[in-house]
This record gives sequence, C-alpha cells and structure tokens, in this order.
Amino acid sequence: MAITIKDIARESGVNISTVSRALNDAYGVHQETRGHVLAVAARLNYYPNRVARGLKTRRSHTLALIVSDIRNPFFAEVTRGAEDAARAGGYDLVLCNSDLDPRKQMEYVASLLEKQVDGILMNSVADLSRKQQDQLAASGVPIVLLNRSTASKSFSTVCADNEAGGAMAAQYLLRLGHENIAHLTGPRRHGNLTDRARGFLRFLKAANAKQRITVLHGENSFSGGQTLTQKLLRQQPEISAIFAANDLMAFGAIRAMLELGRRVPEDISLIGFDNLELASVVHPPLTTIHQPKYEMGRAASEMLLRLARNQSKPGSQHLLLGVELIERESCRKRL
Amino acid sequence: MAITIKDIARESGVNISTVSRALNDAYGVHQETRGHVLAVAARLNYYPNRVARGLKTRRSHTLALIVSDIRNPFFAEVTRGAEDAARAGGYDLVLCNSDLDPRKQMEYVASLLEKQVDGILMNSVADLSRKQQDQLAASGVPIVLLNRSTASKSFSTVCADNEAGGAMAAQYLLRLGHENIAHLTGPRRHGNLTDRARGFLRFLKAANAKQRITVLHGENSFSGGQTLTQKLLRQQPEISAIFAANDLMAFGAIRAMLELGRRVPEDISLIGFDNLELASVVHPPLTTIHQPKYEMGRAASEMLLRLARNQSKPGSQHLLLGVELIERESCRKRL
DNA sequence: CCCCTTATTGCAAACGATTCCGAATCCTAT
DNA sequence: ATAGGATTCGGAATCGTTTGCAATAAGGGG
Repeated sequence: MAITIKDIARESGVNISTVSRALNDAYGVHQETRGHVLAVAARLNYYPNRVARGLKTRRSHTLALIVSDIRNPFFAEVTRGAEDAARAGGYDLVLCNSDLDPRKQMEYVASLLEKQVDGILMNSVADLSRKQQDQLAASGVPIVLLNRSTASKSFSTVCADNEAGGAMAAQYLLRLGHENIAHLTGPRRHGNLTDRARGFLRFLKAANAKQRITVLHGENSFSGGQTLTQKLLRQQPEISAIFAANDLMAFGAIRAMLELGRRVPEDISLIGFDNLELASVVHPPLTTIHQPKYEMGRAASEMLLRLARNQSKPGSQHLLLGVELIERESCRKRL
Repeated sequence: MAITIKDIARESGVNISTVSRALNDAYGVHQETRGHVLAVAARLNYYPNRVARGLKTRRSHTLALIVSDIRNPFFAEVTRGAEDAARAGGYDLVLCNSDLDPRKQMEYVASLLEKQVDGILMNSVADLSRKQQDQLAASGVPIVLLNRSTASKSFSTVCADNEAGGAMAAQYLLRLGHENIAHLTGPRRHGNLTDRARGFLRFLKAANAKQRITVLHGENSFSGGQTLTQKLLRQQPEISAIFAANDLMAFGAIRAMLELGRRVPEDISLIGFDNLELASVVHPPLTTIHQPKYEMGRAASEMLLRLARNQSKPGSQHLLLGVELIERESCRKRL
C-alpha cells in the first residue's frame, strides 16, 4: 500500500490539509512546519497520487497525439517534438495510431475524453463528417490539428508552408535552367500535396518562361514515385527535371531511373519535399525542401498547452512554419 | 460541466449505486431498470470519468513505453506493436523518449508511478545502478524489458534470438563459399550485438573450416559502418563477405564500398541484421536477418497486460522470439 | 399463512488528494 | 494592555466512482 498524505499527516502531527499545502508549497504554512513535513515525506518515500489529484483539480496533465502510423518516419519526428514539449511542460503524451480510419479515430477520441486528457493533437486526421466535427468541438477539450492548412474555426492548426515550398522548388529548378519539368504528386484530394503543387505551378507561371510542365498524379509513396517515373520517362524521355511531392516518391523515382539507366543528376535533376533523414544517406544525396517536422510537433504541443491552461485567448489559432531548401547532389545545371 | 452518474441517478429515479451497477453490467440489477438507466445515460450523452474510476479501482488502464528515441525506425515498429496490443486490451500507451539517459529514465519512471500506470515497457534501458534496479523492483509496478536478453530475476523480458541470428548469417555465408569474412559490430558492451557476434563466431568455429575471420568494433550506426568498412578494405582488400551487426551499419558499408569502387554483391557480399523497412529499398536490396519487431512490441505488451492483471503466476517471465533469414540481392556465391 | 431464500435496491464509506472557511495564534501599533 | 490584522492551521466538503452491507420486496415450499 502506497504512502499517502494521511500517513505523512499522522507521522508529522499535522492535518492533511497542512501537508497538502506544504507539498505544493502553497501560501499559508510556516517555514518550520513545511520543512518538517517535507522531511517526513522524504523519509517515508512519499510520492503523490496524480490521479487523485487530477480528480479534484480536473486536470490530468496528459496530452494525446493521434497519428495515422508511428512507423512513418515523418510522424516519428513530429511525435518526438510533441513529446519533448509536453514533457517540458510537465505533461505526459499518450500515443494513438488511427491508420486514417475515421471510426478508429473517433473511438480514440472517446476513450481519451473518458481519460480526461487535457488536450488532443491530431496529425493527418481522417476526414470527419460535419456531425463528428461538431461533436468534437462540443466536447470541450482543446484540439490542435497538425499538418492541416485549411483554417478551421473550431480547431487550431499548425502546418508547414507547403505552398511556399513548392514555389522554392520551382525557383530552384528555374535557376538551374530547366525547361522541361515534371511534377509527381499524390491523389488530388490530398491537401498538403495540392498546396505544394499550387505553389510550384504558380511560381512557374509567374516566371512567365516557356517551360513545358507535366503533372502526374498517383500514390504518394515509394512505389507510387517509381511507377509514375516509369510512365513519365516512357512518355517524355526528354524530361530534364522532376519535382517529387515528397521524399518517398523521390526515392521511388531514383529507383526507377536507376533501373531505366538514367542517371541522377547527370541526366535528370530531382528535387523532393520533406527532408527525411534518409534523404542524406540515399544515393545520390537528395536535394529537397525541408519541413520542420520536429518543430511542428513542438509548436503544436506548446500551443495545446497554452490552450489547456487557458493561457491564450479563446478561439482557434493558426501557425504556419517556414520551409527551407536543402541543396545536396541530386540537381544540376541544365547543359 | 460533464454528466455524472449522479445526474443519471436523479434523472432516472434510482440510486447512484444502481446506476454504477447497471453501467458496468454487474450482477444484481433488474433487467428493466438496467435498460432504463442505460437509456437515460445515452440520452444525457454520458461518458464515464475514468480517473475517478481509477482512483477507486486502483487501475489506470494505461501502460507506458520508454524508448531511447521514437525516431529510430526500429523503435517505431516496436512501439506500434506495443500500442496495438495495449489498445486491444483496453489500455492506453504513454510514450517516453529517454535518449538512453539514466537520469531521464528514472525521472520518467517516477512520473509514471505518480500517474499510477499499470505497467512499464522499457526498450533499450540505460544501464541502471544496482540501487536503481532495486528501487524499480520495489516500486511494485510490473516491468518488462524489451530487447534485453540478460535474464533478470526481477524483470520480465522479451527479446529476439540474436545468437541464432548470428549463426544464421554465418551458415549462409559459408554456404555461399566465402572464406575471407569480416564482422562489423558495435561497442563491446552492447549486449545484443555481442550475442550476434557470439552466434556468428561460434557457428564458424563449429563448422571447422579454414576461413579467415576479422572482427571490427566501432559505432553501431550508419557512419560507424562506413568508417569501419573503409578501414577494413584498406587493411584487407581481399575480403569477400561482410556481416554487419545491424542494417544501419550495412547501409554505411554500402556507401563506403560505393565510394571505393567496390561493387555489392559482385565483389563483396554483404549481410545485415534487423530487416528495417529501408533494407528492401536500398540498392542493392539488402539480404539480412529479420527481427520480428512488431511482434516483440506486441508480445511485450501482452505479457505486461497479464502481469498487470495478475493473470500470470508471479515471478519474471522470459520470451525469446525467432529470427529469419531474408534473402535479397546483396550476397552472392564466391567465384 | 409463515418463514426462509433470493433478487433488487439504497446508504454510506471509501479511494487520495485539494480547497473553502473559520478558529486559533502571533505580531505590531496604539 | 488591547484591538486588529496577518499568519498558520484544522475541519470538513468535494471531485466521480465502486462496493460492502443493510433493507426491502418478491417468490416458494412446507
């Protein structure tokens, strides 16, 4: 049986309320008795029961993070940032893997609400029905959406500036003199990838040059990048630069080009998006747009903490994080 | 203010104890009143407060997992397995990143104990002093060590059969006719890597062939594998096969050989350990020993759940999971 | 028709903390 | 010395559940 403040009270000859005050060093307890209580607590090897405390104070000091799958290195990075920030604020982080399944996601949320979590971080949420969204908003827990740009009225968000990143990629490729450029991207409904494409194409159009631009949609994965590249090079062997909507697709593109005997960057320049850790170890090291993944997690946690502590004005907040071009060896000046 | 059983009791005209029994469908409540209570609960959109429940029942229904860093894909995989199993058993999983720092680790444990977690999963624990170990064991929470073979009396463990895996690698390389073999491994104190080396060398010795064997110790990382390989090929250019103690080191070895103009597998065969997801996308696809990472996480969670529920006989349990040779394209018969 | 068993319910005490409120004590200024 | 304010402390309620025990109602056998 664990030691409680009642034991400390008995042992040190004061009331439990005094013990509580001493332990929390609240106002209204004499220095001397405080010292005595603390000493007794230490001697008895006391540690507080936070669930009892939570019942009374109505704060569990835990946050939750829902990702689709922690095995995705992108989410792992974000998660680490979120955990670090939560921990620094004295909060625990419970991890949930939703597999993008809306039903699973709502089950998680329900379970988390019962556990009285103080806030929920949701990365790559599955599409929720209007009703589910209202239900979430009505539940009262603060929620921040990660990696969602669509500014919602009821939820706060933190997201990387995908559009600016797309523009950066365009600018870079243009600067290298490329004119026959392809963009490999994912399904049309994918918000972030759409933003990247928009920034990319918009910049190209604004530059008003006479490039030929091809956009291919497919799976946003390694094998998706691989198949799209095969298709692309069959249709347009003369392509000179490729912008892949994320690094995984870029890796698939490298593989496809390797198999087709096209060299990167000698024959074709390639630029990715995300800057996964692998991007620097793959061959050739991949030039890419860096997303501040760790920082996104951290910023989201910090925002959620402020919300949970009622330290920020009510209403939803939105944070857009800058991205950055990482120049490595997969791009080259067009001859 | 959330709905409580008190509200339900008032609304349905029965005592809160009856409500509680109805909700938990415990023995001793009439079908009719149970139905009525449930209906009222549903109408009021009631959900139970698990922290109050936990205070009374002394179970929080949460498990914790301490890893050194979730960004390591190996841990991500294990974590996913652990979370799935915990969730299936009705438990939450709180994630902790210890960075292998013993102090941080103990802080986590202390915090988790205060939160009344029902059990702790520790992956790759930092070395703890005797005193810390005793303290942990004395705390009363069930603990299972992941990826630790050293059978401890006070802690349960689940681990892959590293020694058998090492032997498999040896057998495979021997079968391919290699006689000049190197083993790249990590620091000597690393238990799992040592087990792999032992299995490897023991099998080689037992086969009683006249191979030349070189063992090199270094960092167990990408760059560690890279530097060790450079060193190795400078000293012994005639080497024909390499066993890297893990896939990351193998990736480093590939890079080094690429830079030195040695081809894999034409000039040198290479086999890794772990079977990371990347192993199949790297070039050439890496032959390696598969560790059941997801299953390790799952098995550990399940073991911990049994422990937490007092469903298993007291005392520590130990589980050794089998490994498996995954043949891809980085090894070849010696000419 | 009564007694005994069984099913159903209510009462109240926990679980381990926080916190409001009032009582007791102390200090200081008049 | 005394009033009066500030400190310091104890008492007790409370957070939302679970659960042992007593009470009541119902049913059944003799």
